[in-house]
Amino acid sequence: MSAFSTAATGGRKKRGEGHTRREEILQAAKELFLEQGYDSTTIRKIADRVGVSAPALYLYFQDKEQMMLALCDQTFGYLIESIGEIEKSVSEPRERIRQFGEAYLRFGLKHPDEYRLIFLGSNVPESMRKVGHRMSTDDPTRPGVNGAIVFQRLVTVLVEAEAAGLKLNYPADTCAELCWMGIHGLASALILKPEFPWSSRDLLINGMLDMILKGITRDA
Amino acid sequence: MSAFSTAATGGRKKRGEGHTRREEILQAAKELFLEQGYDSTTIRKIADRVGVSAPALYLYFQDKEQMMLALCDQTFGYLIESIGEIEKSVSEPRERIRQFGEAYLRFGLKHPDEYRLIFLGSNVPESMRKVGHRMSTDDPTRPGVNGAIVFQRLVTVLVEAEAAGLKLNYPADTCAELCWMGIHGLASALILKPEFPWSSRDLLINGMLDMILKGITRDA
DNA sequence: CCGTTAACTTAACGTTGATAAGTTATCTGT
DNA sequence: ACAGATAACTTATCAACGTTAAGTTAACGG
Repeated sequence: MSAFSTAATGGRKKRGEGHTRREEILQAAKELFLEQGYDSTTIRKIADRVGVSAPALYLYFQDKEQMMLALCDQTFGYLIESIGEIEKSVSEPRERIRQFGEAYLRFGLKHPDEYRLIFLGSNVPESMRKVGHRMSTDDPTRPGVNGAIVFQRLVTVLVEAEAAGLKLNYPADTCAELCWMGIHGLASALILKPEFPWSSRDLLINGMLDMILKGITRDA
Repeated sequence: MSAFSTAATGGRKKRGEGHTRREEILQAAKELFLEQGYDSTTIRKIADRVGVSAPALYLYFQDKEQMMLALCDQTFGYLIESIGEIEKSVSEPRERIRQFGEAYLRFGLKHPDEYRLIFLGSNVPESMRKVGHRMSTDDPTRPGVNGAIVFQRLVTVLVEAEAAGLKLNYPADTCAELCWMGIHGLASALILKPEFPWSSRDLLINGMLDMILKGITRDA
């Protein structure tokens, strides 16, 4: 038997240690999703890498989608973190908007699979389509909400920017929508069509952020 | 036998009439893709609706993906038509860009299911993401090129605008990319999350087009 | 040391996209 | 008119997929 799985951890878990297996599954799933994408990552491949049988995964996750959702929440948690830092360290309104957008973009481009699943209606027929809506009414512990929180933060940033004296060309809500749409359009284009000979990423990112700031703000 | 398929056309085709069966398959596939999405539309469902066996589809298409690609070309064709009219009737550079964008947006919002199906390649396999690339080197009759043509037209509009004296902030290619990304971001947001309480469509459309024009052009 | 049960496994189901191999019907050449 | 040739199509089948059912093993509490 020379076939060792990358993350195989040996034998059966002891009685209270099921949660460590759950994390091993998440880790293997994350690696495979990033290596091969969602569709090509099969339950059996994940199970092989962990070193268990395929049905064992269903002891810890309802289905394949829940594994991806758990990973998304985990990953988007990092985005929320880094956005939080910007909100604390950058006070100038325009710079805050710009850095918010840049953080969002760099993040989305760094985690294309998670981005696709949360913000594009990717593989999940029904449940993910609602992410981004019903933010206040839904169970906040439910997997998937971290994606929605990000948009809410953008609205907050713009409302605060306006309160700090920045002149917006439209209501803050509308500006947030336009801002998000521009950023999201850039992210989704690069993610959905990675082989297209796009201009340099930095040029596009800076261009888009300039465009957005010129579009939604005006001089005092 | 009371089970009639919607588009079943009776018996076997005569000798030279294979292409009509091909079009029946495309029609059925389009209906099903729009009704149920790409993944839920199985080869067997398409075959049932046409009234043939599943393997018969492989006489006319290499695989499921090629059916999708053929439909993409068909729909892109309608967009290209309406864009062509603008290029002939509007000469002022800024107005041409604006109307191009508006035509693209109105088209997308008027055919949301098709737009989702075609432009948000999310439920479409990996090779769909190559649509629009290798434009000059590949066989122009190959399915998928119509997608490239739409974008190419935008580049042309911008190149001509620049030649007509309009000052661009970036190379025409880059401007076209930024322009398309903003427009596509708006379209995909409204289509993908229709329940979200977006600002009014006209406000967003005008706001986005203003944003784009401010972003990629400057005064002479 | 025994029973409960967490942590697994093996076997299998129903579907999927796709292929191989055979069949039927239409056209062509003589 | 009839004998290939072959376009058009079918039946049978494949391997892979997500998922479930049912059985097995091992660790802990009493």
